[in-house]
Amino acid sequence: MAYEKKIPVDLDCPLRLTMSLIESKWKSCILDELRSGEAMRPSEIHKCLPEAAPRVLDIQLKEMTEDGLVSKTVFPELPPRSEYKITALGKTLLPIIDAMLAWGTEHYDIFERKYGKHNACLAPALG
Amino acid sequence: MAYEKKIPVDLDCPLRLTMSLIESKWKSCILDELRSGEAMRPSEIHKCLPEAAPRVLDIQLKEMTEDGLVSKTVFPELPPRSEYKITALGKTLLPIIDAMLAWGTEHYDIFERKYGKHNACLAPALG
DNA sequence: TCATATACCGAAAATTTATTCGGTATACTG
DNA sequence: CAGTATACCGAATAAATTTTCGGTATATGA
Repeated sequence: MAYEKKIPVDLDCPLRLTMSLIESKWKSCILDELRSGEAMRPSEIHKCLPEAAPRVLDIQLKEMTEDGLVSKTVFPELPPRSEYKITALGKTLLPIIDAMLAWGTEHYDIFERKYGKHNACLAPALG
Repeated sequence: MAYEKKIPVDLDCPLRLTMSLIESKWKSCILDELRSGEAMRPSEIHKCLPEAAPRVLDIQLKEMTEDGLVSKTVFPELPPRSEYKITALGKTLLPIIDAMLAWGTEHYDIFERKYGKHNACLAPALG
């Protein structure tokens, strides 16, 4: 199956549950984009995350809708229009997203130095 | 390559950076196991996470060591002995692990009801 | 001697996830 | 009429991750 997970979320333990809801490549970024509570159309989200293939956003938005993290409104118009909004449940994840964003910002340079492109040839030599 | 990532971490944005350090299936659990600061041997870690294949723990501990989240001590003994400890850097991730653990605990029943095995046949019918 | 335990590694298989491509439908514009 | 834009879907491919299996080496104990 290319468009649907076999096991929706991981119920093995609470930590894995939370991780499984947001660990797919773009889900945390989508939550970050929707954080204000404003509704966004798929094409808008894609403009904010241009590196993500539209199909992936489709799939991940669908999963997040099923998981209750975002809500979807489809307008019966043509050409089609739909909107996604973060839900109350989704908002409860924002402190975690915030913490990860802050952590990444604070420690970015460590990893940039270690793995960044312009240091790629030096890193192994320097250990 | 079955034992090494092509791109060690994701430097696209701080949020993705943090996620990429912990999103592999068992990394967050490993950090949780090592949280006390006590050193643990690989076999001990495996006993605490029996569902993880030892080979995966190998690989993920190696990556986490390279990323600086844990440190490794190898004792020149036979049979071989080694120990892993969470580093100062790794400890700075614990508030995030804590938050995810707390979130998962708080919202576990929602997802258990929605996706849990004993409800698997009811879920689709009830929408 | 033979099985056990330890930590680790390589290769292959299985699984999951991401990406690309082509197609649906329809209103609007030139 | 032809082209554009919208949202979405299915299928095929690519890529990444996880799992399984077998092997290294050596001390210990039966």
